[in-house]
Amino acid sequence: MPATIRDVARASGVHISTVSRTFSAPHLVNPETRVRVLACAEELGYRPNRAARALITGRTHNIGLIIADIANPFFPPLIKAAESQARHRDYHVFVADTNEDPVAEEELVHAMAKQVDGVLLCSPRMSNSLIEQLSREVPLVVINRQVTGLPCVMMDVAQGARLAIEHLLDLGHRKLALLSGPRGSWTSRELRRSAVAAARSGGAELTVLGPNPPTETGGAGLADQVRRAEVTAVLAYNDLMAIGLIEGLDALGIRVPQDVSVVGIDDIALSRLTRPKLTTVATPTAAAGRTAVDMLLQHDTGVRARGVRNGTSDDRRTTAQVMLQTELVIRDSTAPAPLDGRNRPGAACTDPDPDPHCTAGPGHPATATTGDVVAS
Amino acid sequence: MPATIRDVARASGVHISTVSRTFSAPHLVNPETRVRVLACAEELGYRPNRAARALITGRTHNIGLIIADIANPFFPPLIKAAESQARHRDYHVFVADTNEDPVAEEELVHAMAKQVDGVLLCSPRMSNSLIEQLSREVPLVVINRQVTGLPCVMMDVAQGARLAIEHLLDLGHRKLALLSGPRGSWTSRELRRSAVAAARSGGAELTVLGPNPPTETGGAGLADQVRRAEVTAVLAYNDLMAIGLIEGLDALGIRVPQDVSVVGIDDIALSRLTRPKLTTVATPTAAAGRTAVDMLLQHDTGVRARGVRNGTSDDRRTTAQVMLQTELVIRDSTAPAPLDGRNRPGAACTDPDPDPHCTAGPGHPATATTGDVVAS
DNA sequence: GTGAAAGCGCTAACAC
DNA sequence: GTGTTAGCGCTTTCAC
Repeated sequence: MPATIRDVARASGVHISTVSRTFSAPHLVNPETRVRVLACAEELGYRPNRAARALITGRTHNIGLIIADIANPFFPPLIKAAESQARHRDYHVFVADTNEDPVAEEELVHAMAKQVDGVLLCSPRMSNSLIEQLSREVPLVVINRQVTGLPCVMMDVAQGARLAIEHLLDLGHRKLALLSGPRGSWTSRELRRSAVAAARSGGAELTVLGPNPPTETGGAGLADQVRRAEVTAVLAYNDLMAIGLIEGLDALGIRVPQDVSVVGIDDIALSRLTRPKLTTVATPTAAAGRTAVDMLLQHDTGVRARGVRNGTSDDRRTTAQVMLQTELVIRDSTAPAPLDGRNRPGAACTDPDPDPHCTAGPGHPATATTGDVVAS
Repeated sequence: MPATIRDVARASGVHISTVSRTFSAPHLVNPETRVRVLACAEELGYRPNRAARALITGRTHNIGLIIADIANPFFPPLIKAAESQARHRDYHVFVADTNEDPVAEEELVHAMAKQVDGVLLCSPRMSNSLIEQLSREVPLVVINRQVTGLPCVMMDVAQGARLAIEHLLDLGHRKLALLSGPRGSWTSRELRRSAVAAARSGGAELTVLGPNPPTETGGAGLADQVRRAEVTAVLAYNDLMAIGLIEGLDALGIRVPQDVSVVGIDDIALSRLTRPKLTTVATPTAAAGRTAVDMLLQHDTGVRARGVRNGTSDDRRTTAQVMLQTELVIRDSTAPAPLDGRNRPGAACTDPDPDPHCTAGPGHPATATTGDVVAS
């Protein structure tokens, strides 16, 4: 029903290619014809079909952003930053939410593949090998995960976890718990690795509880386990779980921070609103969104049509991997360890579920840069 | 670089149309050839190009969802519900966030137009006439707004406001304030109209403060104005503003609900987490998301290609307008009016800014149904 | 059951 | 500066 380029051509008495030029290269067309064409287009309500255009040019000027859970307040700052950065470069961002479901994740990549020039995969739950496979279908930038051979933007949660644990050690805590995140989460794995190491080297005992859904409910449901573990301090996979845990503990009559200290991760806006205000590891989410867009668009010349098939195109995009720094924000949910019996460490660190299926190798890659620098 | 249908045809020794059928109408192709084709496709990593397919079929199997502010916790339940409903009908949802910016809103509709089969416009800030114009480019369902001639899903905030005001009147409040929402918001206008009427008919005085950004910061910034207005109760445009206001009042030493009662709108998850827990008008956001998807897909036969141009297609989609019910949830942020001087009503209702540019006419349309029924 | 041919709406050489 | 021509990757009549 909408008017096509042909309708406009007919109405303004020119060839369709002139109409095309009027929109995609106005300077190449006589000012007089241009105004006539524009007038007819306006009249007919004509709009270039971006999908058809993309079929030829190979550029949609859209970016896909796939998110594990749009309801998690961790993501909006990242989304907004990505949108704003994309907008500056004349791109639009389409967001999709997978509900933490790896299958939906894969489907969405396929659904988006040909409607966007690239996809930012944020906190993916699928396997590394699948990610690599999908990256052959559409350019991918991976956020919150390390996949060798692909551009990645990571936040240094390992460093954050170390800072958090050290903070707790400083406060005299010796029996700690870590609430781990979802299975398949690279972040959760990094976190666990680093927290275990930091606790061990500080001579503290650390119990890992999980995996868990990264939600408030997930945290609240762990209150009883935390009590039975007889720990005096807890590091949670994210702020949402930390806040849920505090609620849950409250319901059991356990006070934070007097009885138990709690540290979150992310520094979402909400963490400043709850009582007590949450001590947490701030992750640079906005910077991550911006950086990911930059990395995607960096080498995106988009020349896909025509002669390129013959192979002269330099496909060698430098796959940078960026590690963004985190920092500890101390607020009111942590306090000196109480002086009761709980605080004598017993057994060594307990880690029931090492979740090996999600990373490429131990530790950080040699290629990783530190800081939020990326060529733009 | 990715394999095309032609590559697969060549590899499997059949014509491209056979490959096409293998994917879009498998039953029409000989099982033996089918497996061969499928094998080659797998081998080459072939995936049908959905954009090219859509160019012919007229169906993308995608839905666009345009949201005023993805960081507002009001939206995620709506988004999730829409996604889940879409998924059941084999559709994907692409979300975009406009940052409350009408210009971005329009741009996004254009950007999405040909990549989706329809757009859900949620809480639009643009003008009615522009919405109507855009609806000629792509099928539109409008959420949280009434636009004559277009399918709309609305929440009965007018009723909610009345319930809220009556609740406050019952508690003895006679000097009230309304924190209005953003300019251009249909909801804000409905809210104001209804609140003013309810206050007047209850013999109370109501001061309208605004327009305001619908955020926590927006609410916090109004604390001083609220104090100077010497009111004993406040109805806020949404929960975020209500929570912000409570924070702001707290900073001024004004206690909620002892000194001032506060009512929000939306019943976001957060409203149960703050202290005091928020009294609020619950809006059926998930139902709205589901309903909007249903309405969009209802008549979506998607036949746009080929013969349809000759005009026999019955384009007469019944444009239902659905009004969903709201309800008052009483928690801890409202209490009986304090017995001090403030509570004697003085002047009549004050409404400094009637914001006329956003609605079609006064009151609810005759066509509006009540309840969440919509033919599916 | 499969191939041939036309064409969705548009852009990009290449002539003139 | 404008028209001609050839497709982008795919689906869909229509023959055979």
